[in-house]
Amino acid sequence: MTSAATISDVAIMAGVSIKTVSRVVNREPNVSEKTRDRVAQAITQLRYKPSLAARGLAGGRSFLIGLLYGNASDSFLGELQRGILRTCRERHYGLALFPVMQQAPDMQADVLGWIGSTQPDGIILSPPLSDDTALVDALLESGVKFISVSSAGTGRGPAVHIDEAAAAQQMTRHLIGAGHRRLGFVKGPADHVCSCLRYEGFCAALSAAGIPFDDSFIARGDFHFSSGVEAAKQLLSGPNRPTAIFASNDDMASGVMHVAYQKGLTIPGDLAVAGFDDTPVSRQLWPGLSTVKQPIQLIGQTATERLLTDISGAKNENSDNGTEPKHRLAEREILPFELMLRASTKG
Amino acid sequence: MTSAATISDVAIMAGVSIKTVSRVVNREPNVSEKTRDRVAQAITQLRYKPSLAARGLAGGRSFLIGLLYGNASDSFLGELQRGILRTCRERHYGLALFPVMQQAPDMQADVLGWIGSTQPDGIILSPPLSDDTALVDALLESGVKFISVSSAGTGRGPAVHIDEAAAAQQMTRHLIGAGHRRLGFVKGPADHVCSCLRYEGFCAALSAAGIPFDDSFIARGDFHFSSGVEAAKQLLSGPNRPTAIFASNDDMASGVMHVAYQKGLTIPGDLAVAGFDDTPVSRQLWPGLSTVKQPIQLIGQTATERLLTDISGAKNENSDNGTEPKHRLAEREILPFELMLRASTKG
DNA sequence: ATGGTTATTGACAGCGCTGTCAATGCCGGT
DNA sequence: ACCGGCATTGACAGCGCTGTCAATAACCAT
Repeated sequence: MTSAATISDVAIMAGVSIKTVSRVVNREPNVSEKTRDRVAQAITQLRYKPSLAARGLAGGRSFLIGLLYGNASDSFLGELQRGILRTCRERHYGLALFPVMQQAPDMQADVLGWIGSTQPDGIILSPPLSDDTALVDALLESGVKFISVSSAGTGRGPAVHIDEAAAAQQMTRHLIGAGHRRLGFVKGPADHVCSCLRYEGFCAALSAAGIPFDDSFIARGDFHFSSGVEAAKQLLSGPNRPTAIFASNDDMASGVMHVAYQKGLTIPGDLAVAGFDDTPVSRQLWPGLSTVKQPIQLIGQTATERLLTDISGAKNENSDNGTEPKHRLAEREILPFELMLRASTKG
Repeated sequence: MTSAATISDVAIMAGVSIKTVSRVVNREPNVSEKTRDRVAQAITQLRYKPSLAARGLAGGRSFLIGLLYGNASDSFLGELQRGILRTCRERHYGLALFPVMQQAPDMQADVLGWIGSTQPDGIILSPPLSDDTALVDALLESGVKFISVSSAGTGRGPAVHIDEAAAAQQMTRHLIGAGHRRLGFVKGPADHVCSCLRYEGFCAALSAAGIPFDDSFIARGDFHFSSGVEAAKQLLSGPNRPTAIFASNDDMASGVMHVAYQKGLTIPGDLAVAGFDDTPVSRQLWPGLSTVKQPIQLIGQTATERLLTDISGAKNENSDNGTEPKHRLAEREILPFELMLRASTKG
């Protein structure tokens, strides 16, 4: 293996200056067809690949997007990464991961330190980090470009997400439409904005249908399977149990189903169960779990596109009149969700 | 937000040369206590973070590990990433992802191109890529350091994994021990080395127990849920159906359970089911799925450690006598697995 | 042909850091 | 006092690329 070709190798081979090669690589204008072809050919022959590090250092950009995430579920992160990477690949950007340990006291310093040394051109903030006001403020102040995905967040900074409340409301309406009047709900963790919104949607549907709100039908979970188990035990313990339970995510819903089976209840006969997220498990459970599908890949893709657009926008933002209003990202983009109705709610 | 501090800011503040700051940052020897302290203090005050790009360019290393993966399951990748990132963070390394599209014709060029521009200091190869002889050969030839995880691979290059065959054999023995004599098996895709090994383990246990091999009890899947469904339909169609089915992974096992329910079979009463991987779904299914747990995080951690050790080893490999044998990575490291026995196999 | 454009190209400085090597200071031994 | 030897430090030249700006070529209308 010979060491990789550098830009000057290409320049020599094509008989042009280094700068011209750079122009071709970066698709800059003002290079004649002939030269461009000659350079392109040299590039292919030498298998030249520009060094990200050098481009970054010289050009002041790293060609890296950073993904910050807390302890979200694997399937969520997997989908999100797929979406992000699709756009990244198109635009010749790389993705660097940074798992944030939210409980750590110096979490913010950690994050800012990582950003400082990695110098990603933009950051994608996945829930529940997007709900962390202090972190978002720190990012805002640091001047890094960022965007939140799948979370309405704290209202600061741009975001791409679905209308969680509407989705929850629609699913609840579906349950009500199936004849249920005693509806249980398993909330998510209080510090997730989305779990509040889902709860709001649930409540809105109840009141729209004129169903009185019953506090004993509400349990709190933390989005994990085991908390769904606990919640279900609580909800299904009394004599006057709900006939349907809507859990704020699929993992907790599967916990609910677990308990139902243990108690000998049939699904959906004795108990209808609905979840949220359309994780793979919702299809694999028996019976299939009705749930809300977020277009997570699309969210990731969209967020990345906006971020990259914003980045290259900022790059060419040096001269001209400063009079025209700064081209900030449109603050939020709402994507459509989809109800996945499966056997767990169909009598 | 003022622009980030550079090394020369620190040097000025501490009243030393740039090089000395560099020494402190890199923990090089031969810096007096006093100087070191003074520099350290300046670093903290200025919140100085060395730029990866610059370090990479100047030092010839990128401080980046690349993770190449095909279409593995989210939970597998999630766990793996967690393990890798744990070590990365300790060693101040970053992780860059590269999803390989295996079906693409120019896949190898893609990968090599990415490596060329990103210039990761090392590469982790996750299955099923580690089984791709052509790719592994290309990497070997390119001279990048790499290590395969969770796969015995093609025998070329270092790897960290469990003894898949032994694990499958042990699980099979467990089923036999529970009294089963008609054992079904759902194979994985043929091009995954691990699915072959799992199958071998299954066969080994059968013959060790003197159970005749019945070809009609063997079905082929592709590690996805739906293929488990198909396989189960096939295996459970005849009159003389197996009393236990061992699927080569959890997703297919959950497909098997799905079909069993559809046919009105009880688990484990009418049919015992076992899987492989201990994905979250194995706990969330009803009844809980017996499965084999690989210590995936540990595998990721271990692989990363070896890779980084190898990298820094190679860095100091310039002078000295070339007589002592090259310090190659010990080729493979076998980690222990664990049988997770749950209700799906317990009568 | 002449001046005025505009399209095309390259020389050069530097991005923030590390490796090399030379310079300095300090020690003990004679 | 003198020298070898080692610990400590800094000057300097790049790493591979991009931005700036000046130089040249090519073109147009007059």
